[in-house]
Amino acid sequence: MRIEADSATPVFLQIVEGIRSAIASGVYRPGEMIPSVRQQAVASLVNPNTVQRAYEQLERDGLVVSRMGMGMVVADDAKEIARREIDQGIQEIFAKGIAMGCAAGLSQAMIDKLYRQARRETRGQSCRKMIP
Amino acid sequence: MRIEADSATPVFLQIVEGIRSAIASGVYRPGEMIPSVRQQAVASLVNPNTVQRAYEQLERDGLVVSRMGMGMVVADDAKEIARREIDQGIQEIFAKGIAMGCAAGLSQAMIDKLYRQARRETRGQSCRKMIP
DNA sequence: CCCACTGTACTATCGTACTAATACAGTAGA
DNA sequence: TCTACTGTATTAGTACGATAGTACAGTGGG
Repeated sequence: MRIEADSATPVFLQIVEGIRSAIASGVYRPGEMIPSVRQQAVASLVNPNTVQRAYEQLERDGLVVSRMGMGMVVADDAKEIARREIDQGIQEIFAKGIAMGCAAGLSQAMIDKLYRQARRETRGQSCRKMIP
Repeated sequence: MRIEADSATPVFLQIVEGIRSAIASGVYRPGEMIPSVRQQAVASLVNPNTVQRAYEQLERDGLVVSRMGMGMVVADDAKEIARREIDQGIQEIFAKGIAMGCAAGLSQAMIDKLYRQARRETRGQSCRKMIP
């Protein structure tokens, strides 16, 4: 997982979103373990506490279950939960963009055009980019 | 302009975006004055320094020109600049949503569907909502 | 001129969010 | 049991947004 230290979104949230996406896309399957706090810390070049905070969030969301001394295991229904959260998150982001356009007096057609432009530019990168 | 103190976006940025939208939609026209730092402060129930910070940003963006002792006047080409900045901002927001969907393994069709859903929900509110 | 307005600058302070450092607690296997 | 791993808790440091107060500088009208 790629972490951008100078991003506007906090590191721990990048980790949350990264693992959530990995669960949604089937990289981590229910019953499997996600990397330990310290493993993920060295891999992401951040402090273990930052990873810990991300894992707390993931547990609150019901995506993983912590087993003291063992690790964090992906929950049974994690994939469905992840998909739902991601769908909702994307929809909220789109709503924000649409609201911004409305506030500036843009027509719905103009906003749709901006969406298509964004889609065209993203497609060229084959979805390789990480969540910013 | 409506300011949400408990929003995730800083107050000074809400002011920046609010005035930018007002310029883009023709509420403030080139040559006109925007509210003074102190007027805007009491209207938005915030500290004058916070407004000042927003106005500095607006001037850096070329939307307004400060006239010492007079006030802040909307620049001649402010409308075009505002429109361009807003277009770019919206496009980046959309790109972020699309990238998030790609990272989670969603198909382009599914992402498009989420966009249409967001559009449908926003339309019902007649664009009355403020930029969050 | 004088006063009331305008923008600008500076310091101090508070609260909050994020990250880091360290120490503590539980589990499994050699 | 000992060791090496796991998650958890506590504390501290840092950065940023916002507020407050004060002061300075320029403009225009009475």
